[in-house]
Amino acid sequence: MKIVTWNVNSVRARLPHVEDFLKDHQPDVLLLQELKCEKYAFPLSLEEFGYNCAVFGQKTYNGVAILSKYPIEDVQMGIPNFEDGSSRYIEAFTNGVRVASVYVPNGQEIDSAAYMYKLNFFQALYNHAQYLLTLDEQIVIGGDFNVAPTDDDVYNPVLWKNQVLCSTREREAFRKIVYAGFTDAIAQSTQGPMPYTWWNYRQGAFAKDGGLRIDHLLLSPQAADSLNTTTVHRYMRGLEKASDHAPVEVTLKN
DNA sequence: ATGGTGGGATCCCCA
Repeated sequence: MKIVTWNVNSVRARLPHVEDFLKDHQPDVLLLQELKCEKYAFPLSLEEFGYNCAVFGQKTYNGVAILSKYPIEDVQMGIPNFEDGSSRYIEAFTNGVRVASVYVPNGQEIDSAAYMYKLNFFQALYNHAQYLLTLDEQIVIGGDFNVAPTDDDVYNPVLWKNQVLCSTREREAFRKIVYAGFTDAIAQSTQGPMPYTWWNYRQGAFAKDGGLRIDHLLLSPQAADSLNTTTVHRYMRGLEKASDHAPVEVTLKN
């Protein structure tokens, strides 16, 4: 089973790339973030590619979706017990796996209100992740976590030291979910240098491979037992009119 | 310290 997470930075602006990706790679499940549109504006032409779509959108900002070749059941929008005016979390059960698409707040600047919101969001995600583990299911939480877990996930750790995406409290918040029992699929299956998943639009960051690994796929123990391969589709970042994030893939044996 | 690139909105915000 092939599951991919991708921050598309506007699903309408990226529609040709999303369609090409579905055609070329045939994922069973595609987890999208940053739709930047309401549900009514979501391009349901994607259903013509053979995908069921569960959409949690909003105007202009955020927005997450789950696309699956299989029936989508038990849809949950928003993190339970967390008041959030933004559409940043959707979860559902499909083809024997519970999947979630999450768009963690960016945080803007250390100690800003946005940063506190990010930490609160992480706490809520951690609480829910602990609940999910009690289900004893194959679970894959994929998304843009807006955290580079270690300096190995950053092209220039000195430049990024204590900057948002790399600060200690964010890294602790991410690591807490891992220590609760989720496996970072890319880290687990990578020997040697870590692949980056996001490259800033500015200053030709992609051309000089100035990236960070901030998009992740977290696996419950039952999913981790089935971990087969992972891939970062970095060529997508090099296309004309690319998202600033590359699609990140995991395949499970079954 | 400034401003740089892109998307979507609106006369600027967020990343």
